[in-house]
Amino acid sequence: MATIGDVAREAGVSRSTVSSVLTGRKFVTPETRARIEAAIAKLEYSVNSGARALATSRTMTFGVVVRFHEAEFSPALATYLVAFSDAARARGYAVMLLTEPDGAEAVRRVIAARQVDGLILLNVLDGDPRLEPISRSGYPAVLVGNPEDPRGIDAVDLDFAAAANLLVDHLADAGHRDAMFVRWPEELYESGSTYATRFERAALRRAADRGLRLVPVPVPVGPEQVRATLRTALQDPALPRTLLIHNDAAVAMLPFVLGDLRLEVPADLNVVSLHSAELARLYVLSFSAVESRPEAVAEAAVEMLCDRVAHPQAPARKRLIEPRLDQRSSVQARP
Amino acid sequence: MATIGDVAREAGVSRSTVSSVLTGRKFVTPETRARIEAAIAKLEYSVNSGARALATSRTMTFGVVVRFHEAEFSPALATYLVAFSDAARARGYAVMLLTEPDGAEAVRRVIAARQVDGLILLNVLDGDPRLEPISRSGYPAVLVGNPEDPRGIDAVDLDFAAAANLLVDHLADAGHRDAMFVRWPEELYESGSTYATRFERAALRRAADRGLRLVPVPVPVGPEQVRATLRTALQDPALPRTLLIHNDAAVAMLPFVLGDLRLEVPADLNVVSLHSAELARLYVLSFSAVESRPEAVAEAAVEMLCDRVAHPQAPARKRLIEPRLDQRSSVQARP
DNA sequence: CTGAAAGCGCTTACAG
DNA sequence: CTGAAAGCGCTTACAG
Repeated sequence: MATIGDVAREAGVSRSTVSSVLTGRKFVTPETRARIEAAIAKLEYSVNSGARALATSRTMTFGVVVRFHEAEFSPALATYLVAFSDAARARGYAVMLLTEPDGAEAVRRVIAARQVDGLILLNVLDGDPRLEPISRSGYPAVLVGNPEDPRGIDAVDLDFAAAANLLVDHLADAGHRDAMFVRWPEELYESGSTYATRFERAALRRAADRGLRLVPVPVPVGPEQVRATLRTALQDPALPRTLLIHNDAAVAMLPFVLGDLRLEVPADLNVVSLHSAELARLYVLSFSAVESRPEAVAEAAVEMLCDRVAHPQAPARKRLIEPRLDQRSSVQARP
Repeated sequence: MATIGDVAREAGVSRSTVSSVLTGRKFVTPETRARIEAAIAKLEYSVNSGARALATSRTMTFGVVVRFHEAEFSPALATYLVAFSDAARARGYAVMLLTEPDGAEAVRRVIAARQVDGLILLNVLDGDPRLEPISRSGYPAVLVGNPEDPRGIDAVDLDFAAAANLLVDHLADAGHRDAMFVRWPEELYESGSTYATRFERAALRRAADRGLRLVPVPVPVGPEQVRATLRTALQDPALPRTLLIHNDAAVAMLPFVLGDLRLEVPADLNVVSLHSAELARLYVLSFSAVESRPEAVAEAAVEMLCDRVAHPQAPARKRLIEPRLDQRSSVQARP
């Protein structure tokens, strides 16, 4: 591989001058610049990213810290990861995947080794242990999630409260007076999951305001359990025939159960839900829904992280991505 | 941040000696080693990975080059990515995500910038343009896929031919004489997809050997199309009541269609399929199946890549991961 | 067994 | 506008 020295020799200039055209931080006369560019092309030279990183103390890499919760649903994860990578590349950054089960340890490790310029934390919980090493070191980071106490760290998330309001309003506007609230497994709320909790709170409050009675239906983990729970609920004559769903596993399983019970939407059952776009893309989910907009979240996170790298002392920010209602006539008007 | 110089000063030794204990490549007396380790702990020192990379010409990072085909199904992608990251970490490597649409360009870029020590190419096609820059540069790489001409590059994949044989045998052993072969969209075969083609060839050959008549049912892209195609096929009295499926989208949609048509497995319909474990985990898929074993593939790929980095001149290898049949009584014996 | 020196490939003040 | 020099934080022959 050619080095900057080879290019300098080929072009008959010093290494500093080559560096100047490489970084673009100094003026170089068009003639010498042309000679240097010719040499670069001839030698197929490309900056050694490690050497540049050492000289500039910038790795041009962001770490994405993945976190799983077995109650959650993973098809959307790939969409997020690709979206982060794409958004980062557009700004000159690469993305490193951090998947170890102990996320706090992963954070400590990459910060200590200076492996990345900043971190994106997926799926942040209230009391998330990954925040400690970040706030202690003051390392640039963005949380995807909306914890009560972000510990002075930037955060971005879908506005789950607004999403809940949209869905509740959609039902109330159509004249519905009650609905099942198909929820995540209880342990997800207890784990400090911020999106589950925020959606729930807003939904309950808005429903109270709008005179919509919500009957909670918690759905346990696991396909068989999801199916059984939905089936039981849909067969219960005491429960409303309208569903407000915040649980991707339940959304994905619902059509199976509809088939089991010979129910049609919206004739027999009205449904609205909040789910990942990935689900909508893969299945015939003709429910009015709020999608979770992974690309918009990723783009915002990367933008905030770049800002943070540029301005380490700026005050922490929180950004909420506006959800949009995607109407698909799964709700009928009630008199 | 502390540097190796700080540690040396604190321990009262030279930087070389600190480096010796860091790399573990030289003997250091237990006493000095202890002093150095104490200094490291006290200063919370950690090797700067960029500096080490520059000195050793090893980034300890692998690049994973993702490729999408719209006819394919992505829920399994996240499983693969996490599996690669976990397998790499176990061997001291980090994983960088390479997602740009032009994969060949991504490969060229990271090779030229020396950003990674090796590359893992996902979803390799026959005639895949990403192979060219790799075979030209001789960069360490492993293909996930099994192209006709791997261009001297190591490759690993599930043994799709063996998977086809398992499934055909499973039907033939149960006395079935004919089956629908629910396939990927035609454009996937034409695109050079190696797994689709290898499964198809083996299935056809084995079926001929075993006296099983296979009626091909190509399934187009898109949830609505998948559903409509399956529904039409299952309603056609001329078609067999036995399904051999190699198409994740069709597997995922099948229960919806069974519901539509009031069909039960195995009473009305017998089914075997090859699909990703992720699908099986998320849905109630009680079909006898061969799973695609992402973890085993990832582990093998990382192992091969580490070997390649250690022995750049060794002859190229190809590894096929043995599939396993997971029986779930979706097939009834025929007399 | 330990240390002084050179080098990895860049960038960046600082002179000129 | 261009170049010589120092430095980023390590590792690795090579002496001693």
